[in-house]
Amino acid sequence: MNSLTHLPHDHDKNIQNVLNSMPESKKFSEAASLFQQLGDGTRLKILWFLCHSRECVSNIAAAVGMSKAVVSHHLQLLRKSNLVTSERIGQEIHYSLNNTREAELIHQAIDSIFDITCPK
Amino acid sequence: MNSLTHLPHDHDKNIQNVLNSMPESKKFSEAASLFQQLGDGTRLKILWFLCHSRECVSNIAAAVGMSKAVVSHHLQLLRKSNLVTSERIGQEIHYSLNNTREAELIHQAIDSIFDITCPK
DNA sequence: ATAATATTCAAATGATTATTTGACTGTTTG
DNA sequence: CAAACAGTCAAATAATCATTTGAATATTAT
Repeated sequence: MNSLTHLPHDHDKNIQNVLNSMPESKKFSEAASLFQQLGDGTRLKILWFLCHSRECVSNIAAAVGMSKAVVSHHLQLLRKSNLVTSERIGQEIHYSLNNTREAELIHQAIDSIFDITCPK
Repeated sequence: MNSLTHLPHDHDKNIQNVLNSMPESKKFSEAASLFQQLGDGTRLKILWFLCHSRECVSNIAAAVGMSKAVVSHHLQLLRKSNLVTSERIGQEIHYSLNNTREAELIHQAIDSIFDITCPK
């Protein structure tokens, strides 16, 4: 909660409530770093794929049409953001969407936006 | 729809359906550029603010604690992505969330993530 | 018209990030 | 143990992006 802030102009009678309910800057940074994972086309493609299948790196790379090194790199980023998890099975490492509330929200957001972008 | 693709390994019986329903790369780029707008902490803060109030640049700058030039710059980016609109009123320019399906989806996503990040 | 206010623009800088390449680690199979 | 396969890592390059600053534009008030 913030203390009373004074804005240069007075347009919105309810502005003080908005200012009071504004999260701290740190929260915005945290949330932004989550959304940032969706802000790259190749990573979004990988993430979309993992929303619909659990697969090894080679298969993901083949499915999205990118090199294994690039896919591996982006998978690390997604893993650091806790959006995906990995499990070694023999010589392969299988990746899947993480079972967290954040990952589920992202999953929903991706589904929603592709309903928009790709109307059937 | 894609034609038959062969993956190096065979893990998922349903994989062909997933591959067939995968959007084109262009769609991923478009969607990513939308999500990218949420990937910066300062821009997310501005966008959050505009989800809750319609205000002029000076007030937005004061509310989020940033310079007018920075806020103006980010507002241009948000406007180019069709997430916000602007209207001149006297010497001020008032910005608000755009009335589109994309903007509404983003609005929902922001609300959802802050329910997560900022549990009450 | 002049001054004051609100906003935008453009150039410069610094920071972050994606991609490529090849070498490296770990695992299974013969 | 050696060969083959799956994945990761690190260095280098290229590209993108945020921030700052001050000048420029547009509107209103005196």
